[in-house]
Amino acid sequence: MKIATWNVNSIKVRLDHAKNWVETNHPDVLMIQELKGEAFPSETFQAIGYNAEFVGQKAYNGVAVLSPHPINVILNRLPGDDADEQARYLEVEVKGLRLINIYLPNGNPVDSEKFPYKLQWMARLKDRLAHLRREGIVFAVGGDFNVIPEPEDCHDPKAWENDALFRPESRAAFRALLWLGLTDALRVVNNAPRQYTYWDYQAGAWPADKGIRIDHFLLSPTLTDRLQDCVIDRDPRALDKASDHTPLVMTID
DNA sequence: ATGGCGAGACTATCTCGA
Repeated sequence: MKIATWNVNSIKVRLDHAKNWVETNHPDVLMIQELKGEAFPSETFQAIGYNAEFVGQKAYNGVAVLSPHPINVILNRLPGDDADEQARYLEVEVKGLRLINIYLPNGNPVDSEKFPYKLQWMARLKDRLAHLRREGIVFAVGGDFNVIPEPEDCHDPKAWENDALFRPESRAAFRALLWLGLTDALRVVNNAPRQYTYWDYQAGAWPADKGIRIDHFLLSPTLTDRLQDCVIDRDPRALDKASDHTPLVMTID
């Protein structure tokens, strides 16, 4: 079973890229983040044999799940704050497997209300995942975590040291997810440096390979045992009008 | 050494992202 995650930075602008990637790679599931609109072009994916579920909002955020298999929606918002209207969470079941697609808040600037919102969101995520662990549910959570877990996940840790993506509080909250018994899938199979999933549009970051690793899959224990492979597909980042993120792809037996 | 982007929205400069 091939499962992928990709922050497309506007599904409207990246529709051809996403459709072509699905047709080329035939994932069993694609988790998409940053739709940036209320609507989702389900017909385009229906035409190539994929079902779609999504949560959208005007201009910002938005997450979708695509699959050629039936998609059973379990939750379309992260529990723990009824006042939170941001479209960042979609929990589904596909082929009996629980899959959670997240677009975790960026959190910058750190002296604004956005940083505590990020940390509260991460605490709510931890509560939800702890609940799933207690229930014995086998799951993967994937998406744009907006967290650089370790210095080696970043081309220049010094340049990022006061950024919400790399602040000690953000990294500690990420480790708290791991302490639920979850595993960072990419690092099971690949400990090499420079395994980035995002490169800024500015300053020639892509040609210079000045990236960061912020898109992740975290797996519950029995799913980790079933992990066959996990790779970053850099090809879409090189396209014209590319997203600033590129897909992360894992294979489960 | 420095500056360097892109998308969406109350179409013209804003906010937001990372």
